[in-house]
Amino acid sequence: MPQLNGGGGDDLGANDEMISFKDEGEQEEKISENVSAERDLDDVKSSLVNESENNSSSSDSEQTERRPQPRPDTESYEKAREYFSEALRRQQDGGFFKSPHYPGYPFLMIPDLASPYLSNGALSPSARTYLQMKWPLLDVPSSAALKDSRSPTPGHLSNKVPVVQHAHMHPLTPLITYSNDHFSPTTPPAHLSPEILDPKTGIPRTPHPSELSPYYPLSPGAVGQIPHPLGWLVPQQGQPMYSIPPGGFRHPYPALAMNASMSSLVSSRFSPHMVPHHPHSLHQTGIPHPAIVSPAIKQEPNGDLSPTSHTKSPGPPKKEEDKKPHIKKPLNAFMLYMKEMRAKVVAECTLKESAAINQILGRRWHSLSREEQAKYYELARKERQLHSQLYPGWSARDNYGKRKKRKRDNKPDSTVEDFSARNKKPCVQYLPQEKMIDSPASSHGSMLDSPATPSAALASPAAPAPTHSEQAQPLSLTTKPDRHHPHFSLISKPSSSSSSSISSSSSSSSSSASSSSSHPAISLSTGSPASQSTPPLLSRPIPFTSLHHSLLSPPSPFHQAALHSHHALFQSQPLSLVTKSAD
DNA sequence: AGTCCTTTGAAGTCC
DNA sequence: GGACTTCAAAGGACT
Repeated sequence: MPQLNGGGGDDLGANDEMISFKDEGEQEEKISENVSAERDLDDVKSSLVNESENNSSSSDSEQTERRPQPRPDTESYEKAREYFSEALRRQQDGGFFKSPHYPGYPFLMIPDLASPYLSNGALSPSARTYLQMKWPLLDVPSSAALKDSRSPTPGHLSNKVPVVQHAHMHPLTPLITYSNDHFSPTTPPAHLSPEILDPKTGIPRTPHPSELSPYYPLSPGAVGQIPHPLGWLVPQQGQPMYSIPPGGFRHPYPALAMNASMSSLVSSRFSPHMVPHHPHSLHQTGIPHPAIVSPAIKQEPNGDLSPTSHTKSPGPPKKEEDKKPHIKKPLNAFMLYMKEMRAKVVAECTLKESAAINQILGRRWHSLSREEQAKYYELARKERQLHSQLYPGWSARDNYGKRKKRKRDNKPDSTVEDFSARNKKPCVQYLPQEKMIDSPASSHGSMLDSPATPSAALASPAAPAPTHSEQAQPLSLTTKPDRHHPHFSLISKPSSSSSSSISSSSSSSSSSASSSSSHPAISLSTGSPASQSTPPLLSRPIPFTSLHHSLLSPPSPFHQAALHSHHALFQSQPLSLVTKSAD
């Protein structure tokens, strides 16, 4: 039986990734920054445990084995390789539009990372410096040795293959730990001062005018830290550019000469299919300029796009059937967060199933402090802003129906079967105690780590207006009661006595947030009238929907043992809720 | 191959 | 204006 003691870093399994980095001072620091990551180890452990319930022999040792630890001397080098190859991939992948989600991307902080290699294939001085700084013990090759064999060669870059999405097992995962520093207005890397000149073009990579770059200017002062995506718009080669999409969207920045690469870049994020591809545009170093992105876009599942696919058939452009390119919605704060953290979660546990991971992320999201969330809200806001500038005429409605209509017809009648059917899936037992156990602070009824200033946090410019009803009440509980989890409506009918307080919506949702409950989403069946009198501490609801699997599935003895071992605190948890049998 | 699952949030529609 | 719906990402699971 796997070790489940919640006692800190006792368990390896989930943590082996981290452990592997402990050799590298900085990584350790970064990692430790991410409190939630560590917290969720419990989760992960639970996941692993759960998964290993039927295969208890696996787990920790297996995990460790699964990830051979590079020898210390080569590890740094390997990471460096990964680092740059990832940088390159990101760039070609339109990384600069995606990367806002990765504020800490080291490669974004390298002045000339646009091409870490010189034309002769050697590392550029600053890249070299950076590497040496980052990994002092690393013998940074001055030659092209660092070039990752796996790094995209022009051939690769040609977008044949939609640039892989590196979301999972992001090589930099340990490096891109979300950190306040990345947003810290006070610590803009010196080398990224606004006056930075592009080493090659001599053109200043100016931070964007704020009106143009609502994007990731982030906080004031942090501007330079993350190059505005449109930074690449600065005419670097005198190319014109941003082709107007077939869809006829107006050029948002008429004044700017957007080079094709940028357009690709832009399109890669927002509308991969809108911009003509320039397959041959490679960076002078032979490395594709970040902006010269292959349109290699991730194919949409519905495949309704890619009229301009350059992938294979340079030939006849598909008929311009889709007059209207598919422009995706800008990501909201949570999506941005997910994007950033998914890889991490995946790395931490063996889970691959997105649905499960999303559950974890959903709860992590709620466990974020308001400040942390605010950062994502801010990013999201900027993303929306940029999106609207890029595609002024675009409306979310345009995408309606682009995706196969989902069947949300699960009306109450089919709920039971539905649920039981779904229950068949081995679902990770995300213990409800997740956050509270991990964070004592939240054990007081708030799921937010943010110790204080709820109101202040609400004031966060980025955060949605506190006027949300969710401010007072978990909105999600009320607005999507049974869309996804119709079963809740069954068990949560106002009178749900035994299972009690998991009630959907309004009635007890407030109690779920009540301070009387250790877990916001799990209100103890105390009947807690207090919940009604006590203003919810949460501005954001914990979707108890996320708990349904764990709560409704009968806990195995093993599971319960795990729970008990986790924290004494949890003993006060409504295990009874968990006992709701799905059968 | 297509859809579902699962999450939150934004934006749309409908009444 | 509230309730509801759709979509954004992700990838395994399912049909």
